Amino acid sequence: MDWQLLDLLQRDGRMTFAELAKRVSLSAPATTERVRRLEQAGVITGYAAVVAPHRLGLPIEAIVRVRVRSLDTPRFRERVVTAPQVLDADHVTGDDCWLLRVVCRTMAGLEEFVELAQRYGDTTTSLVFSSAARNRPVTRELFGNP
Amino acid sequence: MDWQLLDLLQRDGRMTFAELAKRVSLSAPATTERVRRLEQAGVITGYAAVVAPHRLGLPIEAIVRVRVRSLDTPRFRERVVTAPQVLDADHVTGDDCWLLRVVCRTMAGLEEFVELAQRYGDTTTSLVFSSAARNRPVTRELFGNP
DNA sequence: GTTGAAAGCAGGAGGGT
DNA sequence: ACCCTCCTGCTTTCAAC
Repeated sequence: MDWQLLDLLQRDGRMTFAELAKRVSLSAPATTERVRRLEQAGVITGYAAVVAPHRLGLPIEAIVRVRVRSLDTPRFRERVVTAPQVLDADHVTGDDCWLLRVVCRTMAGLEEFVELAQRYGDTTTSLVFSSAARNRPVTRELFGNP
Repeated sequence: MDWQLLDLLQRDGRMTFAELAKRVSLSAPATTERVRRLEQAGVITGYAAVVAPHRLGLPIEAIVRVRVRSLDTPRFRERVVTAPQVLDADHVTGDDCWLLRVVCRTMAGLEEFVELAQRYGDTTTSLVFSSAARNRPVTRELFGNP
């Protein structure tokens, strides 16, 4: 039941509680209550409009892997991770300590960003051709397998 | 003005148009009209609830890079990219043709997934320690630099 | 772009299982 | 604990301007 709500809200975050209630065959107050519980439990952390950067004049998307020298990590977080180009920043295991997803208006802009990142470690940059999936909803199916 | 709306909606996708109107000092119908335009122009592609996988019993998040053999790409898209574990899938330039963000319930589950991906090419897997940024809003600031 | 009226929605109180 | 029905105040939407 909660999975159904999560699925609907991940696909359309602006669906009204009345509509949501219809879809799950519950009354509106009961539905509202369940969603509030999911929010307070930290399962739902927020709602967001999904934007297409390329429609906003940001045609370039890239993944920049950075092997940050550990002493430089605090400054890297301050000066690189917080740059507006950075949409996602993950600290990961392995040789490339950080993975950044960035968007840029021009190649020159990307170059400038990569040069900034280079100050804190070696980088490897991959341009994104296309995204076959983006922010796919988390579903109950994930519990079929181990 | 549209940037202001985009910013507000990316941070709180469920904000009412009435509230939105107050924030941008416009009437509600004018605000609704502007948002509809942004939607139809493809700038806003949807709205989504943001969910925390680790609160749903999916404590493991990983980035799997896959160097897919080109002849296997169609099958890779069908059988790997569409797996429910895959939240993001990007086709990129460089040696690692694909970057997948996956979530799993257990290490065994991740292992199983990586073995599936291995059938289509060599993989490199990084576990995510933490995410310093996730789906950060696209802002007007991006147009200060080139 | 604005206003104003009608329909629909959200959030609370109270009661039933 | 969970759900339902009613009621009041907002929100949305459509019209006219």
